[in-house]
Amino acid sequence: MSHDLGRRERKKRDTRRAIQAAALRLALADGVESVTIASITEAADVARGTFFNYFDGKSAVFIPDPPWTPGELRAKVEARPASESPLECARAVLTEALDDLEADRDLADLWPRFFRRYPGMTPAHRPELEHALAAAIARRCRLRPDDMYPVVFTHVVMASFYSARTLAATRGQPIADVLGEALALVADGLVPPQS
Amino acid sequence: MSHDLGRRERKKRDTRRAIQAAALRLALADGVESVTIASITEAADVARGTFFNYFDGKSAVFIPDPPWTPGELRAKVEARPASESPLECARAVLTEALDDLEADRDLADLWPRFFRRYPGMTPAHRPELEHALAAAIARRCRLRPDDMYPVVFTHVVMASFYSARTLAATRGQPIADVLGEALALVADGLVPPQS
DNA sequence: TGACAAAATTGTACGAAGTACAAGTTCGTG
DNA sequence: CACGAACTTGTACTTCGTACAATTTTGTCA
Repeated sequence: MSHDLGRRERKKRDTRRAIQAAALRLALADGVESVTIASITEAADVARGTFFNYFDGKSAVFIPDPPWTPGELRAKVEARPASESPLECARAVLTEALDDLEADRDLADLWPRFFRRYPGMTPAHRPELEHALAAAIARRCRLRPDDMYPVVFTHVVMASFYSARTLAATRGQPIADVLGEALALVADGLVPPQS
Repeated sequence: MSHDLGRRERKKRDTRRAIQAAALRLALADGVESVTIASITEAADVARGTFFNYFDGKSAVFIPDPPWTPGELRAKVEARPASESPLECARAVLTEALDDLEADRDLADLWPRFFRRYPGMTPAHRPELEHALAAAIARRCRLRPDDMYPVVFTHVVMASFYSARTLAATRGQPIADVLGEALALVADGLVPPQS
C-alpha cells in the first residue's frame, strides 16, 4: 500500500519534506529566531516562490502534517464498535493516531527534538481535524455536527489531548497514558481528587 | 472607584483605546484585510512607533483587553464559597466576567460588530488568564498548579467557554446560558444525549 | 514656579515577510 | 513526440516588525 502515487506526487511529497527538514535542522542548529525563509530555501535548494507553493507562511513550516486526512479520521471513528462510549472511542482513535506519526525517517527524528527545544510551538489547534472529529461523533450519536453535544465534546477532548501532551512533556510519561488519565477525569465529570 | 489613575495613566489608556477603536472602525468600513498599520496610525493620529508601544503587532490590536487581571481573577475565584464544586465556581466566575466586559462606550459598541463580521478572529487562547485560573483552582483544591487535575480542568473549562461562544453566536442565545448547558454536559461526564 | 529625571512620542532606516505576476521548466497523456 | 497542465523560478513591490536616536511630555522635588 505504498506507491499508489505517480512520480509527480512523490516529488511533491519529497520537496515538501525536504523544505520542512531543512527548516527544522536550521532551527535546531542556529535557533528558531534566526531562521529565515531565505535560509530555508537556500538549504533546501529551491526558489523562494516554491516555499510559498508548499506552505502558507513561515509559521506553517513548523507544524507537522497530521497523520490522517479528515476522511481517514472519520473512517477510524466509524470502525470502532458501536458499544463504545464516545469518550472511549475518541481515546482509542487518538491513541492510534499517536502511533502513526510521521512516515519519513528524517522528520520522525527531527520533530521530537524540535518540540522538546521549543515547547511553546506545539500547535494548539487543528480546525480541519477537529471539525472532522465533530462530524464523526455526531454521526455516531445520530446528532447534527453543529448540535451542542458534538461541538462541546470535540473541544473538550482536544483540550484534554493538548493538556496530556503538555503534562507528558514535563514528566517523562508516554502521551497515551496521560491522555487516558485525563479523559478518565473528564468521564468522572471533573470531580476533584481528594488531596 | 474610578479615578485612582494619574493623568499619565489615563492618557495611556485613552491612546490605547483610540488606536483600537480606529483599527476596528477601519476594519468594519473597508474590510480587515485592507487595514494596515499605516492606515490605523493615520486615523488615530499617532506615529507608527506609538502603535508598537501599545501593541505587540498588528494582530494584537484585534484582541479585546480582558476584563480582569490575573490577580483579580484569582481574587474572584477565592471569593466563591468553599462548598461550590470547581465546575460551578468556574461557571459563576466566567459568567460574572461576561458582564464586566468593556467599560469604554466606543469599544463596547465596536467589538460585537467586529466579531460578528469576522467570527474566525475571536481569540482562542489567553495563556495568562488560563494560567491564573489553573493556579486559583489548584489552591482551592489544595493541589499544585502543574498537577494533572488543575491543568486538565482549566483547559476543559476554557474549551467549553469557547464552544459556548461559538454556539451562542450561531444561535441567538446569550453566552452565559449556553456556557451553563455546556458545563452541565461536562459535569455529567460527557454522556451523549439520547437522540 | 523652575529645573531635573523618567517616560512616552516621533522619525528614520533596514531586514524580512508576504503577494503578484510573467517567463521558463517538468510532467503526464494521448 | 507533441501538447496542455502543473510546478518552479525570478523579479518587483507593499507591509510588517525592530532598532535607535532625537524630541516632547509628564511627574516630582527643591
